[in-house]
Amino acid sequence: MKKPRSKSEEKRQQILDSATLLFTERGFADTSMDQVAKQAEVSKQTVYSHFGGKDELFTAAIERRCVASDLKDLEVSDDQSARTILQQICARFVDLILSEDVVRVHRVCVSQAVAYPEVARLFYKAGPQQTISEVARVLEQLDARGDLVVDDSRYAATQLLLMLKGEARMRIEYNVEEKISKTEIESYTENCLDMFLRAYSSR
Amino acid sequence: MKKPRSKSEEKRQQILDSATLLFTERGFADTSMDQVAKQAEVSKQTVYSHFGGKDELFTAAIERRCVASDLKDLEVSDDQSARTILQQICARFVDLILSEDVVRVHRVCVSQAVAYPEVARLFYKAGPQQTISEVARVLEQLDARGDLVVDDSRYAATQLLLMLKGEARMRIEYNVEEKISKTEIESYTENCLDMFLRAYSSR
DNA sequence: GTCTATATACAGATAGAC
DNA sequence: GTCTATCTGTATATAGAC
Repeated sequence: MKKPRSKSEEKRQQILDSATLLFTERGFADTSMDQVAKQAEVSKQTVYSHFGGKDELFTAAIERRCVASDLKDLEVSDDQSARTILQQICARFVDLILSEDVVRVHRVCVSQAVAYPEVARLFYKAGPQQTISEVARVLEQLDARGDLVVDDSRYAATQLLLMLKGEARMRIEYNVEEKISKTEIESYTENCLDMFLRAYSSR
Repeated sequence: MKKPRSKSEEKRQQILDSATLLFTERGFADTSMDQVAKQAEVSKQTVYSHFGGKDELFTAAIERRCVASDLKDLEVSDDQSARTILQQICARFVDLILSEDVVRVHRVCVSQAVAYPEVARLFYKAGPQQTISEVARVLEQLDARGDLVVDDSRYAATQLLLMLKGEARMRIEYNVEEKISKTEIESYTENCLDMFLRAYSSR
């Protein structure tokens, strides 16, 4: 079982890849074991011998996507202004949450939150919660540097990140046809950061 | 078909009530027509004769819940400060979005956003979009009154409302066991409003 | 381990009596 | 209109050959 570069391990990966794709694209109930087997170019029995059943396959497939986002190890370099640093964070975060991929994982986790609480919780901890902690740490450093006045860094981070979702993210989540344009998104993002800096630049 | 206070109309309502309950509680796929019929104390055939099939029943059941929230017709009375007015709005909004009921409808709409875009869009327009417009109108009045300086009222309303969701709402959505306490929620809400007022009180 | 073929259950939807 | 009984497809899961 321990990384046998065998055919078996290869098929296991194929199955996992296919399952992740299908579950996130079509949802849990609308994905059948037959479809997974076909997509992985493997027989159904092989799927069952690798994973015990649909439940375990689903858990394994989604857990892989519950890894910490690329918004990690944020550095606060001394030669950059608070605005510049936060601008970069905002841009990266907005990119992240507007990606179809991330929305799909979010969607399937939320929709199965009652049936598979472990999966949804995993996503929450690896995603939103982790990101809030990271940004909070940055805000603390900017506070220590005297650029900002932040009493509760966790509150402030939560506020900034949630704001940034904007109507754009909601429309993707609800699959609304009329999407927000790229320039509009940039305008809103900038507006959020301005607003945030006004609120926390001093007292 | 027009409001026949008949047995038929009564059963129709029972079916609709049962469907709404089951679809929002267990999701679309995990709700069967048999369950709906049983819950409504009606035969399955009756369900099919009233609504054509599962699709139509789902649409009808969820559309009923896509009505404008109680956050409507917000009044700006002259003898109340901007803070007081917004405090009331914030409290009502937080109550709304933290209710299990609202989260359940949100969840099923998001999870079926690809299969039933009309339903998800309906929820979006009646819920989030409507609320943003309402709050934006209030902010414009407060701007006109000179209490706030708001350039883009829609942006500002979106920011305020999204912020208020906080970790509390996320934890309900993802069904995370460790919920945020009531006092913590109030503390965060107050913090949001303070922050919002600092950002928009003047330039 | 991997395949084809099959068992079993239950879903959505319909037929026909009353 | 409403019911009981049924059709038909397809899902998860398993049996048994190679």
